[in-house]
Amino acid sequence: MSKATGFSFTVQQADGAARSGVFRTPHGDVETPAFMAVGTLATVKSLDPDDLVRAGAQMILSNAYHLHLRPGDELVRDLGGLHRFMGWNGPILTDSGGFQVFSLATLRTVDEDGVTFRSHIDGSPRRFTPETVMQIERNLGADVVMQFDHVIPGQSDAATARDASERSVRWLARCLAAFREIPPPHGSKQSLFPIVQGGIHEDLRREAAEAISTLHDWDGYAIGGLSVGEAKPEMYRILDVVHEALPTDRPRYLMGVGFPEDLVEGVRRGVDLFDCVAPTRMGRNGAAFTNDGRLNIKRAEFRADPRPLDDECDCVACTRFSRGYIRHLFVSDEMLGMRLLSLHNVHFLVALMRSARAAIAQRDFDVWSQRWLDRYHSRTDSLV
RNA sequence: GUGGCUGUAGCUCAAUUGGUUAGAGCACCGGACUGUGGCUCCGGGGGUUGCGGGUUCAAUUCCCGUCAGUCACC
Repeated sequence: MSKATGFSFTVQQADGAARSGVFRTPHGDVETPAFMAVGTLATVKSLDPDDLVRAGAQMILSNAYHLHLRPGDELVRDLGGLHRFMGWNGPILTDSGGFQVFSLATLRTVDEDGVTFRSHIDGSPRRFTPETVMQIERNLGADVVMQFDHVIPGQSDAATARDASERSVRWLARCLAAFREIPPPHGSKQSLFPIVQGGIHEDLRREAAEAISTLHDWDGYAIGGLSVGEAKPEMYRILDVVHEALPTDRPRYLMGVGFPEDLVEGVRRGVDLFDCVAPTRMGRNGAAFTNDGRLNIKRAEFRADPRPLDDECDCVACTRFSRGYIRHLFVSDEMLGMRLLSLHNVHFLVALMRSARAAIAQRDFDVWSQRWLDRYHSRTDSLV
């Protein structure tokens, strides 16, 4: 990989399909596999940058669609770019708005040239094309910028999936051209990542991976269109296929995933990077990840529980507060409750990936992951 | 003390001229949430209709008594 780009990836150890490595970016290195916390609106909800550092977060995510609508990508550019704007000096990745094509499906129309959204804030029409999205992401100034893609529901049939996947490849070519044409602000270096689509259809996934790989020698490859309604076995099956179809010497980023068990299953299938709103959204809604499964802190059984959320966790929430106290915060609708669970959950997923790296380094990933999954699921099963 | 009004789920209130198994919101108890709306959604437990009589095929509804709350006037 050319040093001039500012990006590189080195596989340090492989254990089956799982591997550990280092993803280098202009704003620092990321030890992989890694979990990236999501800060859609230039903030990982309820957490400040120091919290993220303490949680061990290496890289975070933000969103072009949302920041374009508010406060506006040009404002972010004028205030020094996303890193300075939100006070995070580590690596940042921006999603393109492609996911909003799926999540805000009732507010948009898709055509070959692009997508017209009705702003979820004020209803005004907002036009997104590969070219406008590249301009937005240049203005935001993240290290990694995602292509504009067409995301569809996970259970879509082959014809629908092919249509969206092939359009995403055409949009990728336009993104690449526009990305090359638009100079980055502040002399920063950015890398454009492509996204493999194709739904749950193996042939479409292979075709997409092939088309993308021949278009350019990318610094990394994203896998999109998963965890959007399809069953978990379908997602794992597609990961196996995509794993075979992508270059092994570049980071693979599984978008929007996920829950702890999905991270472990993903690493097993060669994924290096993950992102998900789960730790913070679950945290705001009262759920905590633990090594013994998910725990809903609002449950009455925790009312007088003096134990930490997870007695093996060394985050602030676990070293300092009881389940009973955190439950009280939730029942009383106190914001500290959401903050503590968000803190814990991000810490938990980051630590989980650290454990995975260690297991891979020991070439013990298979045993480690199976044992971890068994324990994680045992409590959940016993509750049913 | 006299007169009026009101007593229905933990709370605030519904329930056609007396008519199936007395409902809703909130609260409470569970669950869901995967490239973010803190939102939202889905289930569940809850009632001797203040109490005691009476009329009626049938009473939350009508009658009598009683208790409690509330307002007005002595």
